[in-house]
Order: sequence, then C-alpha cells, then structure tokens
Amino acid sequence: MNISQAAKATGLPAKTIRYYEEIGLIQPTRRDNGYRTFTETSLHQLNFLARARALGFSIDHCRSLLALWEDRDRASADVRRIALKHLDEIEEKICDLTEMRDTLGELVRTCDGDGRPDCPILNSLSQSSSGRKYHGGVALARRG
Amino acid sequence: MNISQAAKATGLPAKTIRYYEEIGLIQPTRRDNGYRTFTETSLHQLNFLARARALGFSIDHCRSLLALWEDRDRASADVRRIALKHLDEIEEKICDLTEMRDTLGELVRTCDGDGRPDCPILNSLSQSSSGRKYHGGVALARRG
DNA sequence: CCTTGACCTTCCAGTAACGGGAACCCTTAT
DNA sequence: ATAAGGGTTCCCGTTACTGGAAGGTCAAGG
Repeated sequence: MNISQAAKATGLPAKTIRYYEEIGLIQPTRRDNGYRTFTETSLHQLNFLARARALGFSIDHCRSLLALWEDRDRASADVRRIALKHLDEIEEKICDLTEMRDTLGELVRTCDGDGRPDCPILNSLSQSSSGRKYHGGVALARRG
Repeated sequence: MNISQAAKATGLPAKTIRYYEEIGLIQPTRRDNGYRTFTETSLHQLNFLARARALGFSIDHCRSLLALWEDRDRASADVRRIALKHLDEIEEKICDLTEMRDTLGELVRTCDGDGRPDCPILNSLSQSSSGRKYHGGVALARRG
C-alpha cells in the first residue's frame, strides 16, 4: 500500500504521514524504488496516532502512548497518568477560554456596533489592565 | 523610561516589547546611545496590546484594533466585527475542547489505573476512528 | 583609571506540527 | 515519445515569542 492509500485509509494527509516518519513515530518499510510501503500494522499505528491527536495529545504524548500501546507488559497506570495530565491541561484551557469569552462577550454586548466613533470595546481595552492576566503570551493565542 | 521599566509597568517581557517594535506594532523613539525610550503614549499602547492579547486576539487583530483605537473617526462597527469574529473562534475552540474533555474523561473514568496491562484508554485509541474528526492537526494542539 | 555589574543593543536559533511548493524520479497508458 | 499521475527529498513559512551569545553603555566603588 502506497502513501496516498494510507492517507485515504487513515484520514491523515500524506504530508503528515511523512512527517510522522521523519520524527520517528512510525517506520514504514521501503520498496526498491524508494516508495514507502504501509502494512496493516502501519495503518493501525496511524489510526492510533490520528485518534490520539484528535483528542489533543501532543506528539510527545503520542509517542509515549504509542510505546505503551506496543508494550504488552505496560501498566495501565502509566497510560492513565498521561491522560490525566492532558485532561488537566484541557480543563485549564477551557477555563481560560471561557473567561475570555465571557469578558469579550460582555464587551460586544455593550457595543452598539453603529457608525458612531464611541466604542466600549476599545475603551475597555485601553483601560489600564486591572484584572488582566499575562499567560506567557502564547498559551491562549489562536492558531489558524 | 527604559525598556525594563516599560516591561515592569506593562507586565510584558522586554523581549516581547522588542518583538512588537520589530513587527511594527509600536515605534518607540531612540536615545543617542541607541536605547529605546518609552513615553506615556507607548505605555498606553503596550497596555492596550497586553490586554487585547490576554483576551486572545491575534497579533493581526491587535494591529487592526490598535489602528482603530488611534483613529478618532473609526466606526464602532469595525471593532465589533473583529471582536465578534474572535468570539466565534473562541466558542468553537471551547466546543472542541469540551468534546475532547468529555471523551477523554470517560476513558479515564473507565480506567482502573492499576498495574494490570489491560487499558481501556489504549483499547479505545486503537479502535478504528469512528466519530473521529481530523481538525487539521494543529488547531487543537497544546502549547507549552 | 580600572573594574564590576547591571543594563542595553542586535542577531541567530529554536519552538509545535505541519503546509506549500520546487525539483526531480517512477510507472503506466496512449 | 510523451503526458498524467503517482512517488521522493528538501527548504521555506507559519505563530508569537523565548533563550542565548556577543558586545556596547552607564553608574558606582576602589
């Protein structure tokens, strides 16, 4: 099975699959012409990764989970620990975002949105930062 | 006022302030020795930026908001439109994260976390992806 | 005058997780 | 022979910074 077939089968872009190989998450074999070959096992791994990534696990966490998955003797507790840690992070993010949403929602609510130059949103933003939290800048930033 | 004073006054790291100058968000003047000088106006801008960033506005949105803020004739509707768009994105993120949390929480709940090798979390992850959504990989990823 | 230490400067590299696109090879069909 | 549709590697760009090196500046102390 070639990479585009594997991509179709797992829902992952071919680029992503190549990337996963590059960083050592998977090791598909090669044919004589250099093409990657994906077996049933590769597909299982890729599906595992796709699902874990969809649940928000980082690549590093995915690496650990994948190793645990392939270790017949692993302890369930190890997996649980990673999942719990991730769950905590998700909770915190939801909390931050909810706070953002409430604050911003309140501002938007009080903004007429008409043609007049007065704007409660800008007024609030220009106030000197009481209650503002600096989260390291990037933690709450948007992507894409 | 030097950069470290400005940093202390705004809560932004000096590195970040230099970065904001580099990408053209602010234009502090320079002294003869090359040191940046921050005035009351600079501090207002930096506070504005810090607050907008804390609300999750992207740098690009911040740039627009800052321009609108400094435009005495701007229409309130312009600001409102940006804020609403951002609000939508926040909502969607919260939604995605909540879904993640619920799914992962359910898995963790059914996991004993003992020493035995059987693990419901891994079992679920290894199932073939029904109901899984591929969000473009990065949208839901963690940072830091 | 010299040194020390705390500032300040610029520049370069790295982060997470890919996506876009160029340049080029392989296979199959016409 | 050539065109289409795979595949490959490699490099750059993305976001919003952070860390660190190399070096200039300034005030105080000996």
